[in-house]
Amino acid sequence: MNRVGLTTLKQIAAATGVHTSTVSRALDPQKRHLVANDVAERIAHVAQSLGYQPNRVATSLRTGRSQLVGVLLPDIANPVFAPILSGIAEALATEGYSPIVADAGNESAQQIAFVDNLLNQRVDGMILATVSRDDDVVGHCLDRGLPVVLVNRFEFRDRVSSIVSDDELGMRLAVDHLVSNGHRRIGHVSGPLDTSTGLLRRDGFSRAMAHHALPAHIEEASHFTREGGVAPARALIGANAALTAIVAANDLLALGTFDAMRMLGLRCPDDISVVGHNDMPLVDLISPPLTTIRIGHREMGQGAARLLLKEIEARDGRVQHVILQPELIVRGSTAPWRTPDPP
Amino acid sequence: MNRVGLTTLKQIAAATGVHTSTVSRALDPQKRHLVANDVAERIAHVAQSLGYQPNRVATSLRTGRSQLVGVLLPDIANPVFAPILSGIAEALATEGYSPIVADAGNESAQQIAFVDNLLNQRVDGMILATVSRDDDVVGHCLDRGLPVVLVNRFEFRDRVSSIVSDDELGMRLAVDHLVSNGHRRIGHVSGPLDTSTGLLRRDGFSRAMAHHALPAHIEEASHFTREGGVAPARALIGANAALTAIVAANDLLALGTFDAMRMLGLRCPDDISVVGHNDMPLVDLISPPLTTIRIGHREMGQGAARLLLKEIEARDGRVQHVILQPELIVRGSTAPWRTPDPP
DNA sequence: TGACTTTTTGCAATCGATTGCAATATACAT
DNA sequence: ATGTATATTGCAATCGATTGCAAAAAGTCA
Repeated sequence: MNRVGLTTLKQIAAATGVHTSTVSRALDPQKRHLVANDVAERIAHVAQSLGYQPNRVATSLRTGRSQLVGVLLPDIANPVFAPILSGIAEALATEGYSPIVADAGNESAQQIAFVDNLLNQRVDGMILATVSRDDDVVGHCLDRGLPVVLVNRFEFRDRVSSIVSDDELGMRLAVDHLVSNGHRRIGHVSGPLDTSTGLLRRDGFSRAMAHHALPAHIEEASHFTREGGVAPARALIGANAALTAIVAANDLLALGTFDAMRMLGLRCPDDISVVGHNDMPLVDLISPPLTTIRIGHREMGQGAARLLLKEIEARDGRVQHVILQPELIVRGSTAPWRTPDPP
Repeated sequence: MNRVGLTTLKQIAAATGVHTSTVSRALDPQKRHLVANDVAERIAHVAQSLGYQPNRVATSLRTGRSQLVGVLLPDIANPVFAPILSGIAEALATEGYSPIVADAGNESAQQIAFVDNLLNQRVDGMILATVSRDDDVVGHCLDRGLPVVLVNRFEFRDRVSSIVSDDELGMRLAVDHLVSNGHRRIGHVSGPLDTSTGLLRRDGFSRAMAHHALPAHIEEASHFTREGGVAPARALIGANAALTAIVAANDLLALGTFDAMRMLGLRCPDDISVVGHNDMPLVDLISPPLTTIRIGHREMGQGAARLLLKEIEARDGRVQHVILQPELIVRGSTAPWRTPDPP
């Protein structure tokens, strides 16, 4: 049953007295020149007045292109994904594509189930924000000839394009900021090390500390969540290294660090300075306002969509890694370190 | 060109020596009984081993059902939509449906363009989080026979089902909380009055104040954003009504109210108590932690998806309005009102 | 064995748009 | 007028799954 009032090629053909193939050609800018000018104009006019819009499903079946892109997120509720998704949706829309969003969690098996589902919808490509290192989801897509782009995280193999923030630079900015404010004993609450962000930020932290010839104290969180940050932060603080600052691998972990400090009766930044990562919404409003590393998430989403569209068009499997420059945002959670015993 | 390795009915038919129609029936639980048992089993086995998954595009073209649902959001970046979208995606996934998300903004013309696009994708239904009062988007969908459900906001006509929070109750909770803490001079930063949330919350505020025989001071914000809250908050404070508390129509407006107070050198809750609405993520961490009205956004999204799926199945146009109970969350932005001159 | 059910299977059309190929029409040259 | 090139148009197959109808096969009963 045809949906109410939706015009088909056949109707236009009937109304103009030509064959559907002629109508199809007349309405396709690429093929319009194959049709006599007056006829094409007549067809365009009728199509216009009937409000004709091509049925994408039929087009998709015939051509194999659906104008749909799958977007796999590990957790929609995580505030960093909203601007990424927004950027993706925007960039896709300008090229006539639409995103199908899947909140696929962190388990590989479930992610693959979602990919298969999207594959059945015949999406033209996939944007993954989910990958952990050496993920099998990427291979799964690639095996099936599906273009893939990674966003926010990337894998340590050169199979597909990606767009991420310069995590190493971000950590250097954070550490340099603290060091230039007199901090020397600095700890790091790292993210899960099976994600590129977790690993690269940890490495970036270590290298930045080494550069200043300082020892790196590190504890790993199991998840990028506020709750996940509490235990490692407590561990760092309790390790009697007398830390004066903590760099967290993302803002949520920084919030968990605040929680841990509160439990231990420590104050920020008076006792310990804290730096986050991401500059997600509202962290400027919490108390104290969070010093953090700003990442252009929206631009990241746009870039991911553009990379994917390019690959969909060209299908040359050309791998490209875009790295965005992060920016240090200084707020109230960091303060200069006063010498232990003021005069 | 067929995507690498994707099995079709025809291949299974060839492999089992039967006609595609038989394969189709054997794999459809509804029709399996029309096929001899042994044959059906053989087919199922082959289908399994070839990893057959029906091409949704073909099914969609033939049956007119795409298993896709359009979701129209006014602003993905707004934190309240993340949990709503998450709930929608989850509830849809359990029934084999997927959401196509459109960040459609607030302009009716653009929203309609997105609807048309989704219509071309032959979505089975639409979830709108965008409606303003007496919106033409709803009519546009209805005219085309597309099932629609409204989420978070609703329209003042009884055309389609909706799921919203009890805005009036929410405001009553807020006002009662303030009054029971000794506040008498209470203002309201309302949302745009062309949205149901804006209007209903304003009315709820007025009624709750009237119930206590108190005068209602109200200023309207042009948008539900932090920036949009500043001007009306300043206006309220400047109106020399000596307000002791402000109820904002949502959390972002409450944050704008904080901004305005900061500009004016006022402190919260010492000088003025503030109540928000939504309990979006992180408002428990800002300074002072925001007293607000919690809404089950995730449940709201799930409910919307379920309402829509029901309508898609039944197509009886039965209109249903679900109203969720909000909850008062008391935090640090509200405090008892001390008499102006303490002893 | 023949008549009649019931079960199982295949045929072919269909959804709507696209496209290679062939057919017709028109223009141009000789 | 004839031939050749070019511009238009139509035909029919195709993408993959579904489904009404008819044909074939199997089962039942007298």
